[in-house]
Amino acid sequence: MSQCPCCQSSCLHKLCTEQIPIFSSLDGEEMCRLAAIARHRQHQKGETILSEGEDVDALIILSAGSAKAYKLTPDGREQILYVFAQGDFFGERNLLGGRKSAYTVETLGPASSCAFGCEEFFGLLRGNPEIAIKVIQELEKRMERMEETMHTMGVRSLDGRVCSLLLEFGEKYGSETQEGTLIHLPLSREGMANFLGIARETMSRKLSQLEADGILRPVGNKSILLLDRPALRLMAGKTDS
Amino acid sequence: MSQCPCCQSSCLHKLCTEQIPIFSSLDGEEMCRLAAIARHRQHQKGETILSEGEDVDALIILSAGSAKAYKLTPDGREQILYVFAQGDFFGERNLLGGRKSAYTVETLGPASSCAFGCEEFFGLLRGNPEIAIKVIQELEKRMERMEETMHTMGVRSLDGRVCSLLLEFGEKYGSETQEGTLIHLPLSREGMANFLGIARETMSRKLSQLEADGILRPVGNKSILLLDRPALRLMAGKTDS
DNA sequence: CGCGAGCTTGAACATTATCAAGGCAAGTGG
DNA sequence: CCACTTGCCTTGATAATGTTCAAGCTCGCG
Repeated sequence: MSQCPCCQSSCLHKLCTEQIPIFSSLDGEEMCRLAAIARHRQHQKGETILSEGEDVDALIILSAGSAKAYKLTPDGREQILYVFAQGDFFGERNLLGGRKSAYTVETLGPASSCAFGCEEFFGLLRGNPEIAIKVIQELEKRMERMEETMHTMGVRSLDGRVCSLLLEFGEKYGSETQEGTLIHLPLSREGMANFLGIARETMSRKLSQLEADGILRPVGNKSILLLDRPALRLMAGKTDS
Repeated sequence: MSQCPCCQSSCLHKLCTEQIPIFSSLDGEEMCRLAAIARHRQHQKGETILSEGEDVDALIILSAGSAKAYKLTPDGREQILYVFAQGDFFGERNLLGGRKSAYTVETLGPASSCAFGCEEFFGLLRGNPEIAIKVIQELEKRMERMEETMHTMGVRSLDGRVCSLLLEFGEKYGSETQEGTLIHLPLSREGMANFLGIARETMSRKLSQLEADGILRPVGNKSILLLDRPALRLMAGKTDS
């Protein structure tokens, strides 16, 4: 790999292509060539990578860090659609359809991204059906995530929605400890509220209530320890009383 | 086209491939070959084409009619995720990921479908990158629809959500008349309520209220005449009072 | 250590779900 | 052709739930 023509010094940008599922079928050299044509950027916390309505002719991949994607609701709130993690991509819509971005993407912490121009990516797809299939698979995964989210949002009781969210975060951002699952939250209380489409205060109240029930324990403001997963499941699921 | 080997008698099933965007790059003969390997089915109203959790190894295309896709919520309600129209496809997830269906698809009226087995479709993708690109584009469209839906569902005021839904239906199922836009509703009141995740009664009330405001007029139970689109837009958007 | 952003809590208010009782319309069978 | 029946829709009253506004608190950062 170190003999690759594009990275004689440090192979910095290969990181971005290597860790991305949609390019996993490429061999080392192709990956390197690809990385060479990408535009790499570093981001600070709270930086906007892409704005709703903006014209973008690139596919952007989050090579490190996390970000939220949201649309503004008429009343000025942020409706969060996705929480992106390393390896997720976006902006591809514009690339294929020539349309404008449907949402804003803002980093949740330090992050880095790499972007591929329209032509490059298009050529890549035509030449490598395998990549196209990978892209389809990734899109399917994302759709499934979103369907799951919609399902969650359709639940009438807010308790149910909150619990579902916690379980979901637990799977993605949680680590097992002796006491339970420790979640390092990607979103603030306000962010979570915006994800579920509820008021920030309500989110606080629900969490307090869950703490009172002994189901979880906040650890600082950015983490939560899930003490009783089964009870959470129950509330997310069968119980709507 | 009539010289195509597969349809010497009536070219019935070619209808299905010809009207489907993802196959639009194929020429007549390819299309015909494709149609020949598809499994064609007719459906009555209320028939279940696909069940949540079911194993399906096929891509199913709705060649005529409409259908709803839903998941059951823990409390037994149907959370509708999509309303499919002619040309929409589903089941592809299982095909690529080997996973189970995430939702149930049920026809809303008489309909017909055609299904392609896993291998056939896979081969098709590998051989025709254009089809893969078309599939990606279609998936992107669907994602955009869903993002729009989530955006709608995130709106706090129900009035806003109801109005958004009506506008959306207006674009898809409406026809312009002298008095306004006449929508032939694909869903019942209950269906619409399930789409928005609210109670059937609430849906009724909201519609009555909109009628009282002179914004719309129900025509029978299955159609609605939108009299004042601008007012609807306002309620869907800026007004949350 | 002090400041500010973000979080929590309380109380009044607004909205929606739920339960219950009809109503309307389409389809069925006499 | 009419009465009947069934499914779906509407409306009302009440209880449950969430929002909003306002105040005070805590954590985390400089």
